[in-house]
Amino acid sequence: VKRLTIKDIGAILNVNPSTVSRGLKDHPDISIALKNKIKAVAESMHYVPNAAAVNLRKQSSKVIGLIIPEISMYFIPNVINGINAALSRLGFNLLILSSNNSKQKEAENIKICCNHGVDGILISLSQESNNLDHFKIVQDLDIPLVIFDKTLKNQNTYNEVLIDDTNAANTCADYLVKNGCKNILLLLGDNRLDITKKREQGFKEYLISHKIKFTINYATSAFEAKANTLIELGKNNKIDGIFAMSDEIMIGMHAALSEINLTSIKKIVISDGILPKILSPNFAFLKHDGYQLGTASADTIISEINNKNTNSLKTQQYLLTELIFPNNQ
Amino acid sequence: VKRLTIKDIGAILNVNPSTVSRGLKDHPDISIALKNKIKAVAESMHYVPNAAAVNLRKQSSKVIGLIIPEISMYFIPNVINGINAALSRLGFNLLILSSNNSKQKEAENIKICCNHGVDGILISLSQESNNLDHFKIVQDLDIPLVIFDKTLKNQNTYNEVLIDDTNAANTCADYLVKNGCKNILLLLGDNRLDITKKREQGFKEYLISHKIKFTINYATSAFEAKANTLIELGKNNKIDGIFAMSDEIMIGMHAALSEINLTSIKKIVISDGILPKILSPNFAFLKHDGYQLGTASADTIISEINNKNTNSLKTQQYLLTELIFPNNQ
DNA sequence: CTGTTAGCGCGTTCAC
DNA sequence: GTGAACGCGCTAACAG
Repeated sequence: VKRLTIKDIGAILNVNPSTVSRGLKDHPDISIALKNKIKAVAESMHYVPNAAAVNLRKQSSKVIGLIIPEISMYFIPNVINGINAALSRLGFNLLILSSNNSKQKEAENIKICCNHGVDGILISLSQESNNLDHFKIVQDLDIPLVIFDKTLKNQNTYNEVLIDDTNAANTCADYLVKNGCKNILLLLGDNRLDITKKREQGFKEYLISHKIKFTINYATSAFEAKANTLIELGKNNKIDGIFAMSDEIMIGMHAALSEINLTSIKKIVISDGILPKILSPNFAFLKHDGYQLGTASADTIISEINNKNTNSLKTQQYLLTELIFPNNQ
Repeated sequence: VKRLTIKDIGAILNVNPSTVSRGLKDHPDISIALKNKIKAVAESMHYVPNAAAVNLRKQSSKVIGLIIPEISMYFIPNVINGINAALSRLGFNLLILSSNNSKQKEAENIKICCNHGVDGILISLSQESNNLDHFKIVQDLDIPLVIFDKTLKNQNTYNEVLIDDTNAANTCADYLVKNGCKNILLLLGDNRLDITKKREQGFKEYLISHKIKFTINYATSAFEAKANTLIELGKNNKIDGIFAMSDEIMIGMHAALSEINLTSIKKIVISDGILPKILSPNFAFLKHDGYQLGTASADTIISEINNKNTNSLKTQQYLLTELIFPNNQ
């Protein structure tokens, strides 16, 4: 089975391949009659242009590489949906690669993107990526790249789309304290992650300046977060407020609280809100909208692609977050 | 900024482009000395082969199109991870497209895959896809295609990888009844979905033949499932067992039960097990392993790609499921 | 061991 | 209006 080419269509209609090409593209020079004939044949015989040939010619693949630390159920699906929504309108599609939080894999993924001739790269850094040395190839090839969500302090080589983690955590602390909490449990994620450090810092800053007692606990999975919550609550029965820094941590905390049937504690979580809304109407959350992060990141990479020549200044784009109060408040 | 080509490298070293090509590919004909020189230049100047040109030449893109009904947090991330694990070993990558459960979008996605010159397509059908008319182009172009998870009854044009939903639900019913349940609540998903019908049928079949009372309830979201659970339990306080057909439904049910602090009811859910294990150790679940579904589907498409000429018989591959008992049993 | 040539399928410039 | 020719970058067959 051989695929139909414009040459074949040309042979059928006794016209030159280039005429077929123009006919299919509605070139004004071609007569309407011939155009219709060409289109009819192409349609009926299921002609589909050879992507590789078109890309080669146009030097563009209409594909964006998306590199993420892991394909998890938390947050990522929303981000992808947001990216897709913004990109598909413009005819771009996604090559999705996971670095599994390995810097080496991330470097490989970057190479894969380059090899595939993507028009741009969207990347959220792996936890191991303490520098951007492995990005050099992207610069050499002059491929537009945007870092989103998980990034590196003080890099100014690439555009960024993110939330202000420190400030978000600060807001969460403010919420609990304003609601009378005097003894707060901080349930944080993997303490090697930059995002964990920032959220911890923002939260602690507020508590310290307001002289509020707190306990810090780290967990690397929902399962661990559940176990740790039970342990911490067992150790200290004065705890009256909990901060969960992510959906993953929150789901563990929720399981723990629901197991011991404890509802009196104030809770706040940084989340896109889907899980908190379902699991309990009593969660307050700081909405960190993955979908919006996706669309904003996509928009940024697109405008970079369109202004590839003009070497504009790189910027940090901080998304707004919003405090959502629980139903009972 | 122009990308380096083998022609450029050839010019630098005063050799023919084809020599460079062979040198980079470790062709035995090229002298080691020259090979090293070529590789050194390529490395130092960050040469990366033009994918479009290679694809055009080789008539292969090393890309698999993945079309799914929606990018949700349930199940899909595992499937993608499984597919990736199997594919990346072989140098294949994924173009991921969501049909948003629309048949028209699914048809568009199929076209996008064809346009991008994917080497194969993995697809889980949208709920609207009541026939496969829109797959015609795939056959015309002779692109390998495998349907996984969500499929159509009695199609035998494409290979399939799936679980036996009817039987899985049957096993769940057996579990609850053997554990003494006399009054069972079936929490099902969207009743327009084939998967819902099959699981309902399998479950009901068993209950009817064992003369057990039951109530059926449909929900199209976790949120709805939660509300409905509360309603059904309010209407009938004899309910002693609940079947949730998916993670999404289960999370709603769990929220409901935890809100009214009801732990006595037996529960079973069809799930990959991650959420049940976290949310409550008292869930039994029929393990439907997304990761395994992914690897099996990927393996199938790969072998189809490799045996493209031999028009082998199409098969249904049913994955094994496993009943996992709760901790307290 | 290395160079020459041709062609993958398409789009574009130039000619008629 | 349409055809002819060229080149995008790479590889494989054929020479030598």
